[in-house]
Amino acid sequence: MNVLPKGVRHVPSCLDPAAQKALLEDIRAVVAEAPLFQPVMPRTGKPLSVRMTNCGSLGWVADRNGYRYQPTHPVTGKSWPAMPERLFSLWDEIAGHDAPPEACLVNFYDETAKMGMHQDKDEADFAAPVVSISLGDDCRFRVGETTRGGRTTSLRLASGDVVVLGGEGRLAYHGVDRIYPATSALLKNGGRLNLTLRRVTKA
DNA sequence: AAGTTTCT
DNA sequence: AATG
Repeated sequence: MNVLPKGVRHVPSCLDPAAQKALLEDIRAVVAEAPLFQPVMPRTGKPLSVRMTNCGSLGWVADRNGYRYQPTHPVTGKSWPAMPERLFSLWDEIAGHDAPPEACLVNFYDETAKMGMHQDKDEADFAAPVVSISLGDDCRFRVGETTRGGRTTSLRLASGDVVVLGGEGRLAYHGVDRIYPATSALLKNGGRLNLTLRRVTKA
């Protein structure tokens, strides 16, 4: 039996199709104002396979200088677009944490994109959970423990699913093994959007 | 290694 | 190092 690590919660079909469409429209507006950019690995400059943008007061970026949160888009230099109201609402319903999210990282996966196993640890406070929302094509999501090399389990995530990494699961290693092309009609040109809500600073 | 490749 |  593949049981999820402690503190890792999968909420299948958390968003119904209407809610997914509404959220997608919000994200389209975000991307129109803050275009997807190509993150690269620190030091090596090797590009990640996902493209990304953010909304909220802070956004996560990756460039030759490292990983960090910053208030502006790395290409346009403008402030990130405001966090859509429905993301604050979703956080209130699901996170079990008083302070509101400060960052929403928007990752776009085309059919070839993957994400290696990693921890979300660039935040100053791990008390708040990480809330992850899937839109579009299915993916295989892998979750491990707080240390590399521990046991991992995988689950298939579909559009509208939400995953929460909180408590003991807050620093669980996780990644995306693969995208299952053409498994959702939500995104007309295919692919998968993942929205990650995080608190960055100490509340 | 938030990568890429490889194989018990 | 996992073994997706």
